[in-house]
Amino acid sequence: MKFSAQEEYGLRCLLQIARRGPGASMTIPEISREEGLSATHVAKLLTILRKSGLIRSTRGQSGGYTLSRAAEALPLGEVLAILGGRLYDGDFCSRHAGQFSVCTHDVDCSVRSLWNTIQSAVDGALAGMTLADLLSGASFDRPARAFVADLRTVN
Amino acid sequence: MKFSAQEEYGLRCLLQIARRGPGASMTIPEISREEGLSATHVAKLLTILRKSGLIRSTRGQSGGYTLSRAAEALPLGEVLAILGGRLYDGDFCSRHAGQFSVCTHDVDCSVRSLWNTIQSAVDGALAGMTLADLLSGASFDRPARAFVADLRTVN
DNA sequence: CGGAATCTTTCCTTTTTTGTCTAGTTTATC
DNA sequence: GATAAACTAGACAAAAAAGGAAAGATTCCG
Repeated sequence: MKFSAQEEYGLRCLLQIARRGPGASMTIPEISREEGLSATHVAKLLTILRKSGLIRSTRGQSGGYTLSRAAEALPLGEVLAILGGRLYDGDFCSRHAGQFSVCTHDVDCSVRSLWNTIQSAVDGALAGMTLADLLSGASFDRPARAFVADLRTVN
Repeated sequence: MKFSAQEEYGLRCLLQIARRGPGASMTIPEISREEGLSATHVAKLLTILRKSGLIRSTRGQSGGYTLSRAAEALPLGEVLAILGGRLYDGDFCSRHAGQFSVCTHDVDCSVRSLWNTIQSAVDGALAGMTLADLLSGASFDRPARAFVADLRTVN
């Protein structure tokens, strides 16, 4: 269970654009300088973000990239799903069937339900979070934990 | 963010051994048949599990693998860390420094704190779970999701 | 002892993921 | 228009992960 490089660098690029403020734009060379990534690498990442609709591009000499929605309207769960996919998706079992055509554990699969549990935990932690939450500079190591803790006490 | 093949198949193999009951052992060919994986593939996975101390091996004709502790004493968090590593560990930043020697965001890194939040959510979901919980056949898709939903309604 | 069944180790091939390169296309500015 | 600065697209190369093969080591059992 790892974060992919694409998630790490893609999110950083998106964040650079967002930091410019609402409506502002940023070019590939600028992002490249800020993040210490090659321009071609940044270009590839931005292409993914653009094709998925998170950012918009303008061509030409005064071109660049801008967020297609306000940072407050970009859910982090969506951003991460685009950059790195879901932990556990519908195809997962068919990709892990071994030599059989259908996974041996097709019914009553305890591993699958574990993956679901973990996926739900991640979804829960991400629920309501947007790109704007990463801009404030506030670290939220604590909140997420506290959130879970609070719920506990209520029950 | 994906589960690795090693996590999926390694956990399944471990589970096969555990299903035999306390102290019982299982051979590579047996696991291979049950899971539909090649014997060499199973052998490689079991070697990882053995070197990490989760299982013990006996060589020779009546050999095989047994759990080195009772299933109740094998925390799933530990098992997954061995098979797939941690989502966010101490080396993470140094592996993603781009062309710089130190990550540009070394101080005040909002991305890093997001990764920490997600890691904590996973740790929280896994807390207290052991291999035995996967044996009972009880699915726990529901608890985690319902848990989050309940908390929401309270707030 | 000798053979069969088992685990162990090392190396190799294939596939996926990462990242680079190069040749375009578009647009502002002079 | 010509040039420069920008984005775009697709093929390519390098690295990591996944999986396979083969030869060796250990133990049981007749």
